[in-house]
Amino acid sequence: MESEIRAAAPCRVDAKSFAQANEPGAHYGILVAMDGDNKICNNDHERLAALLFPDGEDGRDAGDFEALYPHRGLPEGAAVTRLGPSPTGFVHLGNLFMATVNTRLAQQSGGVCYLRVEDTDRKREVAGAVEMLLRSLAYFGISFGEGVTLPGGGEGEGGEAGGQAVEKGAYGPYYQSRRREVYHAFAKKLVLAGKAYPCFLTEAEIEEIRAEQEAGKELPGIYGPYARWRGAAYEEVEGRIRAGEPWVLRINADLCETEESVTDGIRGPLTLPRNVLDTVILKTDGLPTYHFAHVVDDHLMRTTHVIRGEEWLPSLPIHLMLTAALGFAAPVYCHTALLMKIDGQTGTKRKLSKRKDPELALSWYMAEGYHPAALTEYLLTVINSDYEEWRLANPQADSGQFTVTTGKMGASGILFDLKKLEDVSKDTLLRIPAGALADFLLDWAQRENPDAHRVLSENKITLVHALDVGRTGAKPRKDLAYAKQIFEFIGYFFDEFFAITEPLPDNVTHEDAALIWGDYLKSYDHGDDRDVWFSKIRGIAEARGYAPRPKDFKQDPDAWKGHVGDVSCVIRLALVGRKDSPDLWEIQQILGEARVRARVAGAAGKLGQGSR
RNA sequence: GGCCCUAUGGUCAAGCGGUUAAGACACCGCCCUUUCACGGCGGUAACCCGGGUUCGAUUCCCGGUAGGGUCACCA
Repeated sequence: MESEIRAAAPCRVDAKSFAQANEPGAHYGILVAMDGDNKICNNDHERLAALLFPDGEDGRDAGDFEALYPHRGLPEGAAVTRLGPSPTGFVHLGNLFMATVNTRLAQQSGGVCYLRVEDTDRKREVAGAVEMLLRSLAYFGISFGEGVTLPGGGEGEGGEAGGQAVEKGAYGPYYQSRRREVYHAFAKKLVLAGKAYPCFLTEAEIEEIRAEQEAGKELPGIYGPYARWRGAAYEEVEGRIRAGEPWVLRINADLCETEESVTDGIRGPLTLPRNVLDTVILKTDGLPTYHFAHVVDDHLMRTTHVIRGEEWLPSLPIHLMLTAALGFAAPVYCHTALLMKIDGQTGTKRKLSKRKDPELALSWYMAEGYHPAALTEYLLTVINSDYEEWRLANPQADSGQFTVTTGKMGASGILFDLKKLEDVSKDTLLRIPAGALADFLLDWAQRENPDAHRVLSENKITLVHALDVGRTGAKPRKDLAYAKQIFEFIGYFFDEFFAITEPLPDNVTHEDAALIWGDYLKSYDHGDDRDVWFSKIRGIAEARGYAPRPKDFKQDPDAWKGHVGDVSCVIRLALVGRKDSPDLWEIQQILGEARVRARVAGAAGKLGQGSR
């Protein structure tokens, strides 16, 4: 596929259109607009531009900024991507998904992925949100070589606890709120070209227009006849501005060209509807809307691939229109499928994506204690359809060695599957040595469960052994999925968390249980190997009327009270407090002789204590 | 409602004009087995509908339907 990222050519400004657009005299003597009776010559455009954007201290224009941000000297095929979060404080799976795709594609191709904070909406801004996002992503091993980053390079996991984000790179500022004059320079260019105009429509007026349109079943919005400030007389505009009236800058859609089709890096050829709306590009506060900021920034920061969610598809025509109006070459657009979930309360069983679904928040996974590598692993399986195949062929490889491609990305919505995540997680944790897993668990406990952290850190050796029970060998157990679950799973290794929570088997009386524990204590030798140890249990079973082998019991059920499994169960209950557990012998070796004896001796007293 | 995107088992998905329509997760059996896991074997389950094009459509085209997205001075 030609739009495949690895083969794509780097972003380049079309030299000809750039030169034309920047030629000072280019617009002289041309009749630019012919909107009904309004005929405005470019002399008015210049007066208007000067009125709207009086030169600031340095008076830099679009050409100056083009020169300020030179083309990156990257090799052919290197992708420049970016993540453009708005700092609203909620970090979700979708952010991780986007960050993973963007950083992978850049790194693999020898390019760069930078982080640009899209904070043009002052109302929604949340203090500390940028740092929170950066720290969350860092937790999952994602950092940015350029843009807004955590101090200290951002590479190391965890990151500095309270460090304020800093900017790094030659294409800044990387906060859109600090790029006001950049946007104004390019907005001015559009005004000079007669393609953008100030609009004084009030909220009430717009509402009125909308009502009228709805009544007439017309397309809502500011366009054509409803765009009342298109081509307004200069004097009228000047008067309003001198009077301090608020205004926004709109693109004049009727005077702009746009593409009818485009090739998406993921979806292939797309047919585009023509944009007819005079979309706002500068708000009353002088800051740009997303549409304008995106087009200007991704051009100036020399972005080659704009990878974003499918929700942006409807605004692509506007972006392409602005791109063409500014004389830029468009980057390759890649619109990914959206992550979805099944809505619990309302429309059950239907897909939908939400911003506030708790299990979509990254913090939820951190609290549950999913290992970063597990989440990455899962994400990769949904990002690229050939990932699982690769994993099968490379069971031990680091997921970082896999090459992400846009061609293998799906175009339809992805329903998040927690079960699948757990399965993937179990396999992923198998690749992590017990020591490292113990450290991970300790980190988690420190954040989420102080009691557990105290006990675990005091018994770290036991912890490491506990995590490794049955994990070695050809057919390792896959019990461990996430920290919260792991802690519950191995809690019995620690006296503080040990309790007998299940009852005796139905066919074993309390008297028999006491006898079995007594026998066990008498015969127990901590030095016995597994076979000797178990043959002793068979002996106890037989002596107390339980078949030493299950098949003996099956052959003649009436001759026995039960079989050796029941006896094991009674012993297991004493040692781990429940009927199910990994290999008891191994557990005993970790517990140590003293603890084994103590638990068996105290079992009778604890029985039923923790049960329902 | 307009516009756009999407459409293979419950979920993620291979497939790219001719296949007994892969695989993974989940689910159900059986085997292994002192329990639970692991592992092995087997099973249930899918091409949204209708027209075309073609010798032949899951695959290409058109229409419908369904789901999703989007219609702001939010991104």
